[in-house]
Amino acid sequence: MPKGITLKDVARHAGVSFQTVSKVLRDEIKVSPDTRARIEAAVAELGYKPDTAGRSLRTKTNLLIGYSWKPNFQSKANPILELFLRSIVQAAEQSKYHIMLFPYCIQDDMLTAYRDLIRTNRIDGFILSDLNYDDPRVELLLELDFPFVGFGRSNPEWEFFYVDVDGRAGLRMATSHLVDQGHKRIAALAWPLNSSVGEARLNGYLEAMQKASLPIDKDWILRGEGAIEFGYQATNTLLDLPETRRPTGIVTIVDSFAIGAMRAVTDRGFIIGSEIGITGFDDSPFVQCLSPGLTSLRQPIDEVGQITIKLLVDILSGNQPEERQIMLTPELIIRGSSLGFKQH
Amino acid sequence: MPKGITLKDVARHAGVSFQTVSKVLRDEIKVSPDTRARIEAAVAELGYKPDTAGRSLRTKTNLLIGYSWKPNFQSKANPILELFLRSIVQAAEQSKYHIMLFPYCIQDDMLTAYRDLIRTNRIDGFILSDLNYDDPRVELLLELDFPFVGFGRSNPEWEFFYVDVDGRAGLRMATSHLVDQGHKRIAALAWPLNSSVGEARLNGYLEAMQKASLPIDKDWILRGEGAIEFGYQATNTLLDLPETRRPTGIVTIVDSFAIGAMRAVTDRGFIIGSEIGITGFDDSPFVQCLSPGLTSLRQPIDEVGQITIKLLVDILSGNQPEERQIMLTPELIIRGSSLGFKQH
DNA sequence: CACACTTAGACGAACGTTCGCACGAACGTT
DNA sequence: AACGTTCGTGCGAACGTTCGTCTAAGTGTG
Repeated sequence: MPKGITLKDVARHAGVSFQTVSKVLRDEIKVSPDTRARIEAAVAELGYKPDTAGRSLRTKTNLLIGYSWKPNFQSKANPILELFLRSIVQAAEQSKYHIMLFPYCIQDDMLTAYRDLIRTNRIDGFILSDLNYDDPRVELLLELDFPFVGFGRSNPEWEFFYVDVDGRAGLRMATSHLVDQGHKRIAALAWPLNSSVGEARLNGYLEAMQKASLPIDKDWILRGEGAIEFGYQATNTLLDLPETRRPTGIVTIVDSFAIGAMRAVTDRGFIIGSEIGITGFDDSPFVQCLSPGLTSLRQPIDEVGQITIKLLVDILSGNQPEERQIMLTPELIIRGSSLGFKQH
Repeated sequence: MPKGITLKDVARHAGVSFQTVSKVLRDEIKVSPDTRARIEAAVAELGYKPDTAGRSLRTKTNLLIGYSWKPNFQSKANPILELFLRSIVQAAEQSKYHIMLFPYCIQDDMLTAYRDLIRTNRIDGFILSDLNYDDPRVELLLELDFPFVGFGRSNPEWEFFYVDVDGRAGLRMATSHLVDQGHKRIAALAWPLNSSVGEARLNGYLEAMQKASLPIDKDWILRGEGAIEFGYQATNTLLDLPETRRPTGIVTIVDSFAIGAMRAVTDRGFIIGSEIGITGFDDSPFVQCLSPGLTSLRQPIDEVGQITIKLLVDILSGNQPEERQIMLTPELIIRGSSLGFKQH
């Protein structure tokens, strides 16, 4: 109940020096069973908890991990942020760490903010989301030799720890699934070229098409930013193709594109599923409520979070993990949007 | 570039004692223009930033704010979490504060976790989301006299600082809007009784009905937890009512209920808008992509975040703000789901 | 020119912890 | 019985900051 119980209070209670208490609590020295018992009793009775600032001052660590992510605008909310946050917070807690938020906006002085954070010993390590090619954060942290783990990949030549979901395998699964349903002409809605995540996913589509020996029309691969609107417009473009070249299946690298696609398909009088098959990516919380439900790839977010934290905590405690890159596989959740195809 | 620039380094550079540097930087004492200039030059040249731990050890404050929210499951993701997080992080940054995440799960030992956080001087204040009646967090923080600001309300007899969006006014607006469209029989999908947020919103519905002199059938008010499924089932229950008692309008206190409702309406062969009008709450990022788009109430989240932080920072710096409770009004975004009603 | 009075800045101490070394007692070994 | 070796603790110092007191000049007054 009383605030500010320190090592000295515990020590007085247990009849030893406060330094001894400190060492016993951290298992740094062996003491007689008797004194250990006395110390533990005193700790329990007084409810002692070590003060963060004092510890931090000596050890330069403060059990705080920064989480850097790129906040999105209203229209393209991150469907997995909440899940990921919960996952890393819980995992961190088990190792006595906490998570500090640190959004990444594109500003000139953003990197100095990161520098300051590191220099003032505020945090012990970083977790970075939404990585891109030539990501300045990665560059900076590598240069400063500051511990961090990425969720996602950046430049292949940069050596750093990351966990990623195999989007390539994911789109292979989605594409093959459409192939299995009987689709021959399959289009893909992708991100611009500078997105490493997007390129990996698109490659999965290419591989699956090749494996099925299906030709790919150049006009079937459309790239865009934004969200639903792009999916809508791009799909209209696809449906404008002459019937012999018009795709019957559309894989997308993000759910919002798929939602736009579904809407365009419906607006043009086609029937989702039986005439045009569609798949998404992320299995956003709301895609199961579309009708028909959207077939989508669910990322094992909880697992990603746990592994990310485990990697970082291992690094921080000095045990360099062996695996620097960990790849997890998404799960294809099949719903109506890709089922019931009837060939003509 | 070199790590660990301390006050002493700056002092040596400027030819004064390090304590003087500290005081000058904090404007605690007046010094000659010359020494001040020398100090500032040294700070700039060396790139000095005060160490958090050292400061924290003395002052017991560490410019860290805990954010406590209730993480949801996959199916009922919080549509405004990302917006709110971005808002509070940015606002906090301007006052040199950072945000630490602290999820609130219902566990026995949860409160001791909060206690420990406070006792070890980890954070200076709390921001609490997802408040309920008899919220144990509020009770604890009031008892410990620890600074916090709530986003939302709890028991009226508890005196504490909070910012809230006037859900009552919101549902008044939504209900009146349906009345304006010509609806006479309007139902409401609400949360269980223990939700203070939910009750406030429901009261807005009741008030608007009363103001329009419309009777309320007991069977029109349905309460449930969960998300889309409840909206779906509840709406089916409503549509099962005999035609003379069957509602033509449905207001809901959260978008996910509305989505379930839209689906049920469609499945039962009714037409959304012209036969059954529906409104949601939150204006979740995806509701504009439903067809028809869902009329919904948008909360001024960014403003909420800024005000919340401002309140807390003011409290922490010793200036008790005058207004303890601040209420903001949501905005009704009208889309197809509530338009085009044709009376019989 | 002696006096109090302001001013600029120095200085020791403290916050709560961890680290490294010292030291006495008990122990086993020759 | 004399001698290293462990074992169980104590103790001074340090981390970087802020706080309160103190001093040595400079400033005005009679």
